[in-house]
Amino acid sequence: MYKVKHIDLSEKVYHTLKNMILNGELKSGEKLNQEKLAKKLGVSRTPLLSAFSKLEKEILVEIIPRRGAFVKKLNYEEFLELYDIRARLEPLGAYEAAKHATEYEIKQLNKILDNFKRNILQYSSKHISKIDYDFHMAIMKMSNNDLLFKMISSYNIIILSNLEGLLKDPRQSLEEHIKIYDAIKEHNADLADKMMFSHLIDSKGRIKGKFLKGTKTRKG
Amino acid sequence: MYKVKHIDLSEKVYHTLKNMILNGELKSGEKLNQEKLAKKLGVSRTPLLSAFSKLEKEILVEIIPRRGAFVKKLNYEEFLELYDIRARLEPLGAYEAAKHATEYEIKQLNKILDNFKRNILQYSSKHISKIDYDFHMAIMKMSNNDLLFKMISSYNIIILSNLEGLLKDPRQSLEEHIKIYDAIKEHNADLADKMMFSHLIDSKGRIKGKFLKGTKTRKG
DNA sequence: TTAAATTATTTTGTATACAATATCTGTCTT
DNA sequence: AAGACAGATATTGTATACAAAATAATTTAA
Repeated sequence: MYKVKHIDLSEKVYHTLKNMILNGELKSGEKLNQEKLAKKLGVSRTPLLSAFSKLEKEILVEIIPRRGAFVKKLNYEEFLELYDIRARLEPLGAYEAAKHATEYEIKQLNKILDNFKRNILQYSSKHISKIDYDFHMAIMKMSNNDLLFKMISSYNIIILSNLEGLLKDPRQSLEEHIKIYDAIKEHNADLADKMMFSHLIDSKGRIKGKFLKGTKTRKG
Repeated sequence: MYKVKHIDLSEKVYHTLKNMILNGELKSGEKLNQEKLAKKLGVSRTPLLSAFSKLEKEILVEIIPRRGAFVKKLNYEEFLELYDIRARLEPLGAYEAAKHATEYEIKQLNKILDNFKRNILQYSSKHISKIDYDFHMAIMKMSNNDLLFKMISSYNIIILSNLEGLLKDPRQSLEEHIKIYDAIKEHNADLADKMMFSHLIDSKGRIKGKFLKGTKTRKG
């Protein structure tokens, strides 16, 4: 007899809402009416509140007291900020992964890479995005730094970075992934660190260009 | 007539609990009984739940469904993990601060530094800890990277790092702070980055030594 | 007709109620 | 006496109830 893992409603609601926000079902700025959402999800308002609190910490939701909860999406400045953070944290992950990776983990990472190679021809943006996510997350997991993994997961750093339209040319991406993989495979931590950094900083430049085409907003 | 800023109970409860955990009033591993805590704080269990959810995201509380919420404190491995993350994120902050700092901000930072100089004689660990916190947080604020600031605040990265007994010799700390300050003042971003990194990596080494004296636990 | 003021409606924040699960206590069995 | 079981108690998770505040609708005044 297996012990059923208890997942409470508030956790389920949290995941549901998170997905709805990330895939655009709930739109940026949209108000999250408690009554309506609760009815829609078939729960009471209580588990919703806990979910809101969690999502607020992830910067996916903004709560204004006595006004309500709203879907928050990153604007241009925040995107760049996110990329700067990403370009610091993921190289740490790659560095540690290169140090700690087991044979098995390297094999698994290679599988993801193969998957990328195979799917590059089809070029389904969603598919590529998912594989890219898997690759990066696998490395973060391999880093053995659980806090790092939690932080990157919790802030949806990779998903947000790869939102529709922000992916780089998959062929270039693949090339860079291979370099990162090789460095990890050879346990060359410094190189893995470097490769991951340039992989990400390059992306930041691309996004900067992309956004500047559409808007004139500028910060620093 | 000033408009009173509304802060809801759940937010207050969240802050109260956070403080109680960080200053040790609620001890590591301790169970957070909803009924008792609610009574103690003079609120119902409802706002408590939201607070728990927030604190769980900050890794200060661990929620086990149907079992309850428990105070979580970092163990040795997690401390090292935290330091590795810190040593990546804060240099980014220093880098950006050096780039963006206004005259006014630099003056403010200098005041904090002066405060440090004055208090170094008294050497009250709590006092020093607070000033160190102010210095680091001021720089993160100056970075203009709001996400970075939020992340570092939310994970209590600086507070946790400076827990009683983990502070380095204030004279050395001050020296390093001055170097960081100078780099920012001169808008030398790369130098600020570097100085912050060595300031923190050095701390990590110290902590490693400290912990290893007491325990044999080892990870990677 | 427009703007301010007033009333009504909705929505939020918090407390309470209740059912499901977990924990505790004591008894029974071996 | 140690472990297993049953019943009692406590605690959690969720739904609902209710008061306070915000929003919308309506009326009043200029």
